[in-house]
Amino acid sequence: MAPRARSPRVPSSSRARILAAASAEFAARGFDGAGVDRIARQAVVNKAMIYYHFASKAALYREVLRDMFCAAGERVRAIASREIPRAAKVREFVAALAAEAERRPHFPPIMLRELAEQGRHLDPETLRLMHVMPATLRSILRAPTGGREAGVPDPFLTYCSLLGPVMFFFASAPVRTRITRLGLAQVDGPPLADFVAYMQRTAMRLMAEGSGAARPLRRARSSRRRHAQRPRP
Amino acid sequence: MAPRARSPRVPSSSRARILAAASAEFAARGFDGAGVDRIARQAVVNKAMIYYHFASKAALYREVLRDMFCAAGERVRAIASREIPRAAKVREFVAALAAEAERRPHFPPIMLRELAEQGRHLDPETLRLMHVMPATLRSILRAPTGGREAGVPDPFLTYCSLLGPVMFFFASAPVRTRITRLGLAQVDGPPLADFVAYMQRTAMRLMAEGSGAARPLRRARSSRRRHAQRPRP
DNA sequence: CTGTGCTAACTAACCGGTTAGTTAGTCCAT
DNA sequence: ATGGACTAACTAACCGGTTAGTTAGCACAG
Repeated sequence: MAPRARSPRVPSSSRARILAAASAEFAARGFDGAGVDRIARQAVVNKAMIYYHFASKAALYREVLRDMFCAAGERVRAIASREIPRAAKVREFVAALAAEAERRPHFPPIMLRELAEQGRHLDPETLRLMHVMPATLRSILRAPTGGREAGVPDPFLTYCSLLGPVMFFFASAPVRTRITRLGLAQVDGPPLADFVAYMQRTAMRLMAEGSGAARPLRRARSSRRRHAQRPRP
Repeated sequence: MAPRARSPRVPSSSRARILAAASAEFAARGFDGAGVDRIARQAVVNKAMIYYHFASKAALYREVLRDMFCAAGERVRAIASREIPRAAKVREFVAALAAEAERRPHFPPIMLRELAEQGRHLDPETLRLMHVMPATLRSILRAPTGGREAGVPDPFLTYCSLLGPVMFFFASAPVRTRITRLGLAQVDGPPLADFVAYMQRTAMRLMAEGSGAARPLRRARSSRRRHAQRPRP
């Protein structure tokens, strides 16, 4: 009798709860800022339980990242393989980015943080997963279109122009809320549907390259060179 | 004689060195990841010296942020007040963002991180400084243009579409380098000048709104609602 | 009894911040 | 001029709280 809620012996829902809590914590605080104790409390789990399921904080983080990039990657790949015109694929691509960001609110902040972090926590495998999105967009843009749409826009720059705003829009929401609350300005932004529509129109405009491209827009590395040099070894 | 290098009594170059080291450290590791000891070592300064010049790690961080947003804010404000056509101002705005990111390589990562961090380290004053950029773009776009250029593009969405890619482009450089080095793909991106030219063309295209805007693209808050709920108070 | 799911309690290291003290210069009263 | 009061700039050593990670063991299903 008194059948305990959350019985043991079931193939452990705790693992899933840990992952969910971890993804929230990592998104909100970053890898270094995240506390394993806090994750445990949020998942209603003993800290040792985390180390029972995952080798380390870093391994847990990697798991969260891979889940995320896997989901996003598969989503866009599915679009690329559909039998629709190139322009439609690009529109779908944009919608997919936004939908993924909506469904997993932790995706944009974690992605932005990883960029800022210079990929310090990204092993090659995760890096590969992260690269699926731009690679897929590239394949969409480069695929033969049956004579139509002459100029192929630069895949990388197009990726920047689409992903950048989407990540920015979602990740900036909390800060914008604070700015609005402080009365500094009214920047809550449009509803999601309007934003997506706007980004899709933007994407279409970006594809209307044709002339104006001037240089090939490839090759050569920018002359930037800087960033923290180590104190000494 | 033997005039000591770095004599005391001079208004302390150490403060500047600390700020420089801190900005690099905060950009590379984030607020939580940054180590005061590491900043001290990098600035060739005793740790206590940091607490002599700054009240706390947080205060030091705020100083770094304010420097950055001040510089960027003044730069774009200068553009807004020039006597040139609206389109030229927007092009200059884009160039200014890129130039600022180039001159202060720590700016993009810190900005992205602060967004991801939900502005946890941003006091109202810093938030205000951060808001100067979008507010200025808005004033540029909304200003009377002498009859020309009928449709005013949405200032906030335009800001997303410009700042997003620029931050993304700069902040992603180290990760892209890693991807390229790993042989996953060739994503070093175009030289800076080409990128700026591309973004300026993009900006021009975004301003050619006119039709297609459908809805007003304002008001109403998106139905998103999620994010970490506290464990309990 | 055995292995799986789980936990309380612990440890070792790290890190933000402090403290008590030194050095080298300025200012000024005599 | 000079010596003493004062201060900015700087340092070594330390402290206490936090945190990633460990351990030893309990409970129960099969």
